[in-house]
Amino acid sequence: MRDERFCNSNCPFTRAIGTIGNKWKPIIINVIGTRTIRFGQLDSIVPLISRKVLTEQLKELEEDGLLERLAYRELPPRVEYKLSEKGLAFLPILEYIKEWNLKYEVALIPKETDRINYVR
Amino acid sequence: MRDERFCNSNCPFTRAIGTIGNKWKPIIINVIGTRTIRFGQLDSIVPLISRKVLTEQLKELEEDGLLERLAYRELPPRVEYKLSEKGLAFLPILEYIKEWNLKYEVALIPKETDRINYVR
DNA sequence: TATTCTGGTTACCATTGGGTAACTACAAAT
DNA sequence: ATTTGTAGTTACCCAATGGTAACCAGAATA
Repeated sequence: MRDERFCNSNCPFTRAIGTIGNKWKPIIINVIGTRTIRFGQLDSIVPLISRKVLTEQLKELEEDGLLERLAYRELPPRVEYKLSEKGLAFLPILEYIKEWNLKYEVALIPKETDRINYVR
Repeated sequence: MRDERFCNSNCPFTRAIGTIGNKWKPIIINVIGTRTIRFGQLDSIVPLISRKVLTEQLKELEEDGLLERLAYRELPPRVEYKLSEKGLAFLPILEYIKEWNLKYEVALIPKETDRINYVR
C-alpha cells in the first residue's frame, strides 16, 4: 500500500510519492474535499473501492497526518472524517492535476459499458 | 499498471489518476525533467526499479502522450527519451508536491540502512 | 423474535505486480 | 574467436494487492 522504501528515502519528493502516490488516496482526498464525511458515505461515493481497502487507505491517511478521524461512541457507531490542514493544503494540487488533464488529455471515447459514473 | 476502469471514467480527475497515479510515473517524470535521457541512464538513476518495469512505464507514458521516444537505428541501439509538452506541463505540479511535502511532512528519522540515496 | 443499521475486522482466495535470469541483434574491440 | 555494449523481450516465479463473505456490538424497529 504505502511503499516503505519510498517513505524512507532522503529525497522529499520520493517520500511524498511514497505517501500519496497510489491510485486511491488522491481520489479519496478529492472526494472528501472540504466537507466532513462518514465512512458509509465514502464507501458509496468512491467508485469501485472495497470496504477493506477503504479502511486501510483511511488509516494510512490518518497516520500520515492528512486526515482527522472522529469516532462517536454511539450505537450504531458513527465515524466522521475530514481533512487536516495538511490534507486541505493538498487540494489545490489536485485542482492543478484536473486542469492539466483537461488541457492535454487526448480525446478518448470509452465504451458506455466501461464507464464509471463518478460525480463528486 | 494503468487502471483501465479509471482511465475510462467520465470524471477527468479520475482519468488523470488512472494515467499518472502510481508510484513510478511521477518519479520517472521528475527524473527526466527537462533533459533528454537514455534508457540506461534512467535505469541507473531511478532507484530500485527493474528494467522490465521501467520499460512498461516508459511505454505507457509514451502512449499517454507525456513522453517522446527517439530510437536511433544504430548498433548497439540507442534510445532517447524526453518529455513532451504535456509532460513538461506536469513538472510544476511535481514542484508543488515537493513544496507541500517539505512544509507539512512530519519529521521522521529513518534507519540508515533503510535509506535510498536518490539525487536527481 | 428477527432484522436493520454502522464501521469496522478477519479469514480466505484470486489476481496482479514486479523481480530475476536468459535471450536477442550486430558491430566494434580484444 | 570471444567479449562487450544497448535496449529491450520473454518465461518463470514469488510476494503483495485487493476482493468477497462472514462476523461483531447493541439499540431500535417491525
